[in-house]
Amino acid sequence: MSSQTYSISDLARELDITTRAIRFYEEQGLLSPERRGQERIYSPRDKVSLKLILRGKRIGFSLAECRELIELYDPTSGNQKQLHSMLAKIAERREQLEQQLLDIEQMKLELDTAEERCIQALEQTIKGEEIAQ
Amino acid sequence: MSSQTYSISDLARELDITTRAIRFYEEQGLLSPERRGQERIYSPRDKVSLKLILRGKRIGFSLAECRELIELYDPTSGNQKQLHSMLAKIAERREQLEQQLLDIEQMKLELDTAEERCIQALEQTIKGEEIAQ
DNA sequence: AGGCAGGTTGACGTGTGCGTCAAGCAATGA
DNA sequence: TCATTGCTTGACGCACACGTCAACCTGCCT
Repeated sequence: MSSQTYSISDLARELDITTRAIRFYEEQGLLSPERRGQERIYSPRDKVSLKLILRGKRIGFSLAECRELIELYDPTSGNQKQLHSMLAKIAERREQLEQQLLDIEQMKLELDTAEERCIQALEQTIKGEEIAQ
Repeated sequence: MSSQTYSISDLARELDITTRAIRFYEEQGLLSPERRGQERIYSPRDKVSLKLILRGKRIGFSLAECRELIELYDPTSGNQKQLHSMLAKIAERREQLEQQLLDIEQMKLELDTAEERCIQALEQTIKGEEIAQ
């Protein structure tokens, strides 16, 4: 049961992104796949990182922020100072996520009122057309 | 009780953005403040729109998406077709927000495990130092 | 009259996140 | 042997979201 590997286009297909994007993420230090000669060979771990990137992007994280997340997720045993700064970054991210939750709740409320008004406007339109007949 | 108004720098200070950004949002059609001569005069409504923009940005919306939200929020009585497309857009946004909620929950879980590993690594470090003493 | 604070319109610059060629290597099948 | 498929590295281009001048107007204070 040798650990599974993927080609760049495997991942591109599966995650619905372009190979260009994947290479760009590597350029930016978010990935560092193995090589077989020139070819990039991706591990399941790389795939997890890619999914993390995509999730991050969906909620508006920059690639730099995604890279930090990946580094946090890494079992990179750093020194004590680094570990403390990692914990601080984790706390920061958590706060950001909480703010985003609030923002999303607020947005949902606004969509509710927008929808109501939309429906009311539609009812008015229909009434107008009935009268016009 | 005349309705309150704001200068561009009033809003910039209060919302902690630059005047340049505010003008840019206007350029992109997200705002259309009154004028007194050359000067822009902002209404409470404009301020609401600005807050909506900032909320949108925090959860990764593009300015174009924010503009759509503002338009949805507007009591712009359109024709029936427009109203239906507005309802469709609202439904779309809601789906997107739900996805983002899932993404955020997942991120929080990942931060949890990252934190755990971080703490464990710290404990190891401390133990090592105790032995070294 | 002079000067400053605050506003205005360009216009160009910048960082991010890729898209889009171009040119080339490497294995594979007809 | 030749062509196709899939991968590679540049290198340039581009849209977005502003930052950063420059030059100018305008009201108000002294």
